[in-house]
Amino acid sequence: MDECKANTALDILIGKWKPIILYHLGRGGTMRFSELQKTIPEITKKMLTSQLRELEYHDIVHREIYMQIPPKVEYSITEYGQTLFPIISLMHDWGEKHVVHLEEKYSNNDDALQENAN
Amino acid sequence: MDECKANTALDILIGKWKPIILYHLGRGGTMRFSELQKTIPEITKKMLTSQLRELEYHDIVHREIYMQIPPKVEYSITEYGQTLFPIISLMHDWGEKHVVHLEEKYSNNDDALQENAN
DNA sequence: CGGGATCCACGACGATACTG
DNA sequence: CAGTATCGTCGTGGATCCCG
Repeated sequence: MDECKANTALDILIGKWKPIILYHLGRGGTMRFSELQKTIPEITKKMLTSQLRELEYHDIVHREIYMQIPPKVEYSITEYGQTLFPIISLMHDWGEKHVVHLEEKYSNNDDALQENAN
Repeated sequence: MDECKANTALDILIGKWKPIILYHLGRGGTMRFSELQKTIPEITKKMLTSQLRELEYHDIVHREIYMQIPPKVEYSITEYGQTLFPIISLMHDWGEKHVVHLEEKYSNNDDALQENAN
């Protein structure tokens, strides 16, 4: 169990919207709650809130509250959160290659058999 | 959504037991079903089967069936599956460091404040 | 030995309405 | 604007028993 700390990182990344949120925060720098909502239209407020709270709990994102009316809250990636990006980047690259892999696998499998025959 | 292919890799890794299974298969090379069960005692047959099937479906592990009584089935990581290991390894390393990060965060936060004062 | 079939608990996810 | 509260759905994970 604890021989495999990969789960620790996995736990933090797991969540339907977390990678996308991190992706946009990584590009946009600091973003307001409503900005994130506009950028990811399909997400509900509840989900956006909960996912952000989890990321905040793990010290991946920072939540800056401006006490004013109307309220203003800004989210940004913490310095510590930056250390996750190499992983996300690797996963992203692998994901792209995986799509190609699937195409090769299901398009012309007879070709593959030919190669294996050698 | 499809701007973020990290989900593709994530989907394949997600599953309560997949990282542990991959970890052991990565070390043990080829392992029988019962070997995996012994190595991961808390897992049920159903879970071990389903998680292995998913990994097999994604071409991460290979399933070799020996037609005999009693049955014998061996699992191993495919060549393609090997390409996932850099990611898992990164996640593992990050996970270990994260534990330290948490300790620093919750053990002596006054020390942290001292440092920030400089 | 290596599963499959069934049933069930629980937590993630989501729709909707309300609020300081 | 940036949430919270409530309720409902659905899928993952798990316990248990059966099978070739």
